[in-house]
Amino acid sequence: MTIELRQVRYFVAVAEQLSFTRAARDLHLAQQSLSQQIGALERQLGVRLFDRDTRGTRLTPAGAAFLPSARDLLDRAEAAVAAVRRAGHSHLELGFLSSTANYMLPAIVRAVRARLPQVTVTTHDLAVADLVAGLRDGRLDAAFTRPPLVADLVTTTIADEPVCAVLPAGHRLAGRDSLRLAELAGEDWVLSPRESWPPWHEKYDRDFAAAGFEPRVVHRAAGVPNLLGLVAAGVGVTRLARSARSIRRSGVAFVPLAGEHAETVLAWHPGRVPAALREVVADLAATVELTELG
Amino acid sequence: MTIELRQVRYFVAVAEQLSFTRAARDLHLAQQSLSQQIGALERQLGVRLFDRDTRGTRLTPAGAAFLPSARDLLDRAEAAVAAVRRAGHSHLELGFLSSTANYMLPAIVRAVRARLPQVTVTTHDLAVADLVAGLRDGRLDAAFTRPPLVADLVTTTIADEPVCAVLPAGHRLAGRDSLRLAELAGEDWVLSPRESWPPWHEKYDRDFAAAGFEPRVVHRAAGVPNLLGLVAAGVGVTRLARSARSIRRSGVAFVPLAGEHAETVLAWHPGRVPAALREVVADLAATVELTELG
DNA sequence: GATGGTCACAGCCTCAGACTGTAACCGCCA
DNA sequence: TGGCGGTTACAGTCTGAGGCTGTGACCATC
Repeated sequence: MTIELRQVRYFVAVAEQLSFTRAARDLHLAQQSLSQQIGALERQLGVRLFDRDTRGTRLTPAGAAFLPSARDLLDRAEAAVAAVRRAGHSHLELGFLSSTANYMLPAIVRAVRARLPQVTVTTHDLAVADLVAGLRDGRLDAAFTRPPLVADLVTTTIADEPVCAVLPAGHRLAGRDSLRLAELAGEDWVLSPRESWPPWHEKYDRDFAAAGFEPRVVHRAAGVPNLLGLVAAGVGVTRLARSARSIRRSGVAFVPLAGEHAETVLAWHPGRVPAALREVVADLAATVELTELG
Repeated sequence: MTIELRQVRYFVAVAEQLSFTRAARDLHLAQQSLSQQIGALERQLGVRLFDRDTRGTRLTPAGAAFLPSARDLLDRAEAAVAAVRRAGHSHLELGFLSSTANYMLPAIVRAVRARLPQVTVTTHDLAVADLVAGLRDGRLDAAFTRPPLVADLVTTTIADEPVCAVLPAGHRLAGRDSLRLAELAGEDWVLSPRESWPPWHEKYDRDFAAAGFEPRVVHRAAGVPNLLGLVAAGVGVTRLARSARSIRRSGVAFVPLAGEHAETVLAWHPGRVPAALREVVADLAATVELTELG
């Protein structure tokens, strides 16, 4: 039975700090746990690595001899992990929900190219059902989309933005700073087809029920551009994330709905974690308001 | 959080066998456990290392890229462990119970010098109480002695031999092939002082009680040579491990006591495991009947 | 269709790693 | 000399990971 890298990491931390207390702090674990772990390592090796007393901690000659090898092991392990991750992600297939692609895709691709220059990327502008299918069957490595999705995919929220009522320009409520959903109870509505992604429509049902009305849907159309066109033509109103205004600005007014917001998520299959991509996207999302691009 | 060497070992085993089933067998674990562990590693790395189906297992390009690094990590870890063990045991302080030193010490020292040439050894011929104290306070790395010792030291049995009644030459029972302890109920006895090592004497008490008598101790002397001298002088009988006959052969007769045996143990402090020495001694004990030396 | 082989999922159990609490010891200071 | 602050180690407890067994899904062969 050989040693584990966790033990090596603990040893190196103590060796560098010459203190169990300070090393434990650096390692984010209790001093007592670190003491136990080092003691176990010494028994396992049959070698005392540290001399210690109430005055402090010193490396033994054997401990001092071990330290360079220990550091080398940790460095090589880290390098090997980085290398295999690069090797594993020489290519990424990314799917974007059509309604997010217009503004988010360029920023994501630029960031990936900058941070992961060895990775090539293919992007796909897809409907949500196709994104889910692609993640499940492995054709996509990750997808940028909106929840709710399905239970067997993993998601992390990368942006959050207001949800807006989208009204025809000139609508009597178009000049309001914000609206409540219930104020649109008497309007004609245009929504996407229910079968395009039932989980979303189940959520819409709950939202409308909470607002106390069932929307009078006069037309259904797939895709945000089509919905915006219908609103501009005065066929009805709809409800979209604010970033959708980057798709069409003429003939429509976006008025925030109080208390409502929409998440954008990065989704992936639990068996294929795109670790490097997650990091890049998390960093980008932390520095740029993604929904304001476009 | 980086990977662990255990995971690397599992990966290398599967990569070499191109079979989870065969690799699990080599690793002495269940195929299902190995499958779970490799799956977890892949998720942790965010990289698929193997393609597998019901026909078999193949390395992915990323897995193939990882393999040399993985092997290198394992090799270096093993070398680092070996090196620190050598560094940690450049010198061994070994204690021998006086009654075992005469026959066992040379063989032990020869084996250590052969197998651990980089190790220097200092030997000490001591009474049991001094051996225990030396192990406890760190002056001794290991000791060869007899149980029972104390609960806070670790022991492993390295030899087992018959216990003999030691009778004056010419004693009416000296020609017997074996004796039962109870047959010596009427004899005068010579034993070591109780305070020399109480745990032994407590065991002696139990033994005599089981034999149904309390020995008539007419003289006490410390050390096996002194006891043998007293027996040879006809002062009384005693009981010793058979190997003691190498100390003195004239004037005394060793007759095995049926059903009684004595262990020789290697003892050490749990905080200072002499791993390499254990190995050497275990191998020696497996090939040589230590108690027959002398 | 039965059989044998592969790998993966599910449920369960044990124990290792982590926690908190506290003891023992030492140096410093009033 | 006692109190205080600092160190590391021991003890008891708890949770989750690693391993087990059982079995499913799939494929190739006969």
